[in-house]
Amino acid sequence: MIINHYQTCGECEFTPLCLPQIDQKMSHFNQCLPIQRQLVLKKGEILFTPHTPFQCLYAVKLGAIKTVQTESNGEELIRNFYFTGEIFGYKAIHQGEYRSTAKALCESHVCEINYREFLHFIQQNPHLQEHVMYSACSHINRGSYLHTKSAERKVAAFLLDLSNRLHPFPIKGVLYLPIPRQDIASYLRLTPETLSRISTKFIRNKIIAVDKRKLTLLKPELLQGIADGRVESKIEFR
Amino acid sequence: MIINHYQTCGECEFTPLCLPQIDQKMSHFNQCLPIQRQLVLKKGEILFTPHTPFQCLYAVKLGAIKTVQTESNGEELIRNFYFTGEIFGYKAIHQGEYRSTAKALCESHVCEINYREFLHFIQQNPHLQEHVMYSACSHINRGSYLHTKSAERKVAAFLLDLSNRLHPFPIKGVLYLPIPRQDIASYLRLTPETLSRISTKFIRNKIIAVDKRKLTLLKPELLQGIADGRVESKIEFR
DNA sequence: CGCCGTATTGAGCGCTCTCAAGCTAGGTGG
DNA sequence: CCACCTAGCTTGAGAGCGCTCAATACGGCG
Repeated sequence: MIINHYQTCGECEFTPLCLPQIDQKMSHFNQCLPIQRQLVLKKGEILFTPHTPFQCLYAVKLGAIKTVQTESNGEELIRNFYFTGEIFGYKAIHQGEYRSTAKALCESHVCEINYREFLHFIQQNPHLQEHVMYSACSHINRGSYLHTKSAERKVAAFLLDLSNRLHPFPIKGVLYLPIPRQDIASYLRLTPETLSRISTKFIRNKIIAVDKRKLTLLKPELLQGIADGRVESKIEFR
Repeated sequence: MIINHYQTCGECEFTPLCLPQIDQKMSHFNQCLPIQRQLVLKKGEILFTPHTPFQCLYAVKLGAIKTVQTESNGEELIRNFYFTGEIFGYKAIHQGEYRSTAKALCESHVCEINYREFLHFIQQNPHLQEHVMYSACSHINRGSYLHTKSAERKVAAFLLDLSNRLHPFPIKGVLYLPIPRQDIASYLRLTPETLSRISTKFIRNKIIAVDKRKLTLLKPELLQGIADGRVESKIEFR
């Protein structure tokens, strides 16, 4: 569903490009992004599919998007999650096409930014250009914790990653998971069973608390220690 | 060792920015990169260390560089390899500093490109700008095969990755490995023992041939099949 | 209440790690 | 020329972690 044309907002990584009044120091961002259109996706709706030629970057205005890639052996793997405020599609700049399927995890509002117009636009201001390079480079080595071997470290790192990226900012480490367990497991290259066992262990050790979709990080420092491999998650009682 | 100032060359990803005559279609790249200086590193010499403020991108003119990161638990992990023609340092644009140690795997020639000057330079030409975004985005999801669980798939994918990136282009799939086994193992998050066992298996199955540092890919298609998880590497005889 | 998809729990197996020993190549000194 | 040494690589046996497969529990919805 298309809401309108060329609307701008202040709700993504490019905010200073849209809302110069937010920060005096950002006052050089005095123009608005050439947003082609804003989309509203229902849960499960698809934004793009593999082998579609690259044309647009996308900004998540509100909601959560997952990208899924089907391996040549048929396996379906989650490649990435994108939450409110985040930009995605950079990888397709290099590849010339999208290689994954982008699907909404919940009702989501997404801005479609035409890359050609976008390039033209940012050329008008050196600071914009620098900002965009900065944003693009922030995607290098995203989720590098997936390289870790230990399932516990991966889960701990993922939870911390989530708490940093999920908006609105978690009050006392409280998050509402927009992602089903299966997708988290797939993203972390674990089985749902292993993920479940580790959550249970974290809960028993009072590191996190879980109530359906509501997740509370009770001891973020300890979680960081586990993620870094500095701390053993110890207790294995029942 | 500093060779000279503001020299340019045609031996990296930014080649068309330096050598417009290579391709008529690239004739808009009519200026030269503001290279601060060219360095020659002996084997084992260090280019930068963690916590150094970001200032420069680096282009490998010739040779091979590894980046090593010390985890907070003391473990030393290889983060990346960079070969002839490749650019590195993009990640530090976002982080504001280098987070790893860059070390030469063999005698290497490296161009140090001042990022401030570089930004200023590319602003003069929209096509350069696009090219640089393209280059930066090519680094997103580099080495995504590290996410794989199977050691065999990782090794197969790594060998193919190498054969695509090692210059001069391999004749009939022949490469000269500039990387010690231990570093390969660390990069792949495997032990040297596991890597060794898998190489042996590949050799027994006549998928590759190894003579010290000389590596021949005998069946690249099969290797691709293993990397993709489509093929079992079968035979386990002795 | 019954149904179905999602999540959890349990038992056994397999892959990769650990630790230890053996091997090879290259360098050194007698 | 050869014994010796060292570092890097390979090989072997046993242990542990995460996977597989199966059963059970939960939760939303008609």
